[in-house]
Amino acid sequence: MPAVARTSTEAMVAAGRRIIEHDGLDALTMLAVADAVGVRGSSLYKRVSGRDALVVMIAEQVIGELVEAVDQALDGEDAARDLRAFANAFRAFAHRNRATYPLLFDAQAGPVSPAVLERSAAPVRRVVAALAGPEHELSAARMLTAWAHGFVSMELAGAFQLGGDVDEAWEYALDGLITALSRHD
Amino acid sequence: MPAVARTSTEAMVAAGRRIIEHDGLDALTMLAVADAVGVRGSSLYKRVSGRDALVVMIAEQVIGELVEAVDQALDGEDAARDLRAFANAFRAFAHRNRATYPLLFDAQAGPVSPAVLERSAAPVRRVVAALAGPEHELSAARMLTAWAHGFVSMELAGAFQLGGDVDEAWEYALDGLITALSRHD
DNA sequence: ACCTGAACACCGTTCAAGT
DNA sequence: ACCTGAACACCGTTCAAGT
Repeated sequence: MPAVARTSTEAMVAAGRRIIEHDGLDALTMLAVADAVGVRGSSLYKRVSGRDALVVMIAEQVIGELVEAVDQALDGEDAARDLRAFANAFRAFAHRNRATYPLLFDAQAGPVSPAVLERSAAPVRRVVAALAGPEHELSAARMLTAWAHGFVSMELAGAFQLGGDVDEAWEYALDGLITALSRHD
Repeated sequence: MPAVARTSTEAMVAAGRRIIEHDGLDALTMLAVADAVGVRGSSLYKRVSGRDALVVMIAEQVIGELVEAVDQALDGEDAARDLRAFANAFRAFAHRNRATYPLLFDAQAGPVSPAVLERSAAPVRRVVAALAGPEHELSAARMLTAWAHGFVSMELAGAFQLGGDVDEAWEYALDGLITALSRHD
């Protein structure tokens, strides 16, 4: 009648994330996760409703860390400096999580929960508010996030292959964004 | 000894694309494609090496059409007008191809061929060259593409859910980009 | 209350055999 | 030269049976 819990949801999320990062999303099979946490495949369904749900949980954990990373990069003193710091921390995080980053805004994986979405929007809005002013805060935040996400996802997908210096393109755009967001028109 | 070809690679690509657009990427099974083109599953492997290869072929066809769409939106007269036209054609195309667009810069699906990549870069470079000048052409093209791709992919993924007017954010960023790319510094 | 083995439906892919 | 049926390995998921 008793029962011994031999694994946990956190262990499954951690294992799944490790598998994706090491061998790619296709390698994330329920059996591979079960093996990694030391349980049989069918036992996983006590904790998650299925593979898709597990992927979403992994994505939400990664988002959480991304928000933390960009948040710590800000100091609230110089708006332009903070925008650079935000973008650079964003990009560095994506590079440190090459395989899981693409899950974050993946239409296929389904959207993350609104709560997570809202928390993740906070630091971006803070960064741009000082530059663009409150009336353009949301639009400016969307401009910055769209560019940063687009850039790193194209970069990670290998879409920048026509030569040139990718870092230079990053800096060029960063300068341009500061100019653009400082308009106050 | 003879042989009758009962289908074609183009028919398979078209069927696959239809399946993705109607029922999502997961619904693209080799059997579903075979059914759609009127052949048995095992026959598909005469024409494509596997499911992954078929997805890449679909992605390349979609990219080709995207390039054509943005190309036709340009008139070469007014640089700022062309940038707007480019971006709006880009976004409209993505909305018309909600399910297949996410394949384009998908790290998972693997990169499209360098040849396709080069052809697709041409119109963007043309658009920004007039504004940003030749020395910043590549960086400016990357800024514009990154933003446009990031914006529409986040939009399609349902990432813009914190209220506000998404169209307004699009226009705001478009204005900002024109400002930023016109610097000539 | 959690774990297990067995089972099911469904994949992608291969290949010998047909015409 | 292309098509087919059968087979293989491998999925995700369910569920009755164990402890």
